[in-house]
Amino acid sequence: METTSKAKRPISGLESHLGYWLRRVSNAVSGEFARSLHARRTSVAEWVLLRNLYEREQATPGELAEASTMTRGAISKIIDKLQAKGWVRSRVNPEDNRGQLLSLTPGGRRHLPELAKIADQNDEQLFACLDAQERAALKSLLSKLAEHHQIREVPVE
Amino acid sequence: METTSKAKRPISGLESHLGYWLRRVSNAVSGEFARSLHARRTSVAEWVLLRNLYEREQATPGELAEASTMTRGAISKIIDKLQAKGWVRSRVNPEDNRGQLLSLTPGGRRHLPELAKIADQNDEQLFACLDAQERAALKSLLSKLAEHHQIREVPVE
DNA sequence: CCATAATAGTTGCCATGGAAACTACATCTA
DNA sequence: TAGATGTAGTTTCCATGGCAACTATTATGG
Repeated sequence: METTSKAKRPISGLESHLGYWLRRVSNAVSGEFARSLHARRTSVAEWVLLRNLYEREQATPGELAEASTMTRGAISKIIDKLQAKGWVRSRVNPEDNRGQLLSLTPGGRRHLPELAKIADQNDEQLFACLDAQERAALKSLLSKLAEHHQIREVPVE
Repeated sequence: METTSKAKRPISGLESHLGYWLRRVSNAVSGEFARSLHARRTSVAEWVLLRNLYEREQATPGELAEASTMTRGAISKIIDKLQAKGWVRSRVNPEDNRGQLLSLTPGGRRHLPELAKIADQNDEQLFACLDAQERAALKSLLSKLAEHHQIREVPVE
């Protein structure tokens, strides 16, 4: 009987919020992952884009922004870095000179397995304390949330 | 049979990583929360510190850093802002002139319920698509992870 | 006691990423 | 077809937060 009584405990515990736990754990996990990738001079965001490009074979910055929940501005900067590394190539869309078509270079493609291995190992290590069933449950819950939040582009009052 | 065969699919799907989902959902949730708090000129980090101070009645910056998984530098800056708003007061620890004792001002204390309400509403809204059981499961999984990662301050190679 | 080490907090520098202004091109309409 | 509108990306500015250097104080030990 200490959940949400109005008069007596108007301030609910910080730890009662799921968002708090989510943020906390996510920060720790992403931080750890970032540290691992850092040895290969790669950021988490770069990895996400590389991985997306590998899957799609070809993509526009806009599509990547859409897929990775980042702004176009951010994507633009990350693509710059990936091009500087020679991992990604960009050519103007022949059918629309405004747009670009991005793709992995052979060099970029060669690096993927190594990075993928780091990603796998890291995910494995970070979630090692959960058994298979727990992991499945977690993934399912997160997917559900992700799906929901994709749809609602909440204007908030 | 497409989980982790070595030779043929060395690149596992981005979405197969729990860390990916975690990061994605957490970003969305924290972002949404930040947007809500913004109307009261408050950041998520500030809210977390305020909430901690409310709970502890008195705390040092170091303790807050410990409790919130942020560095002392970051805490220092956030405390500055909270002091500028007149929500937090700091006095030198009489038993150790290096240290500070932080506490809420009456004004800061008065603001808490309003912010708490925003936090509650937001958490409620963001996790509305999960039923009670799902929320409990999510919280339990996240706590488990948080606990685990508190312990291991992994040096990583 | 003084010198050295440890501890608490602050600050400067840096990288990241969002928001919005801006450029360039395309499309639509009058 | 010129002008308005829309769209793709880029860039500038800003806030955040980590890291590491720095200051101030306290503890240690020779």
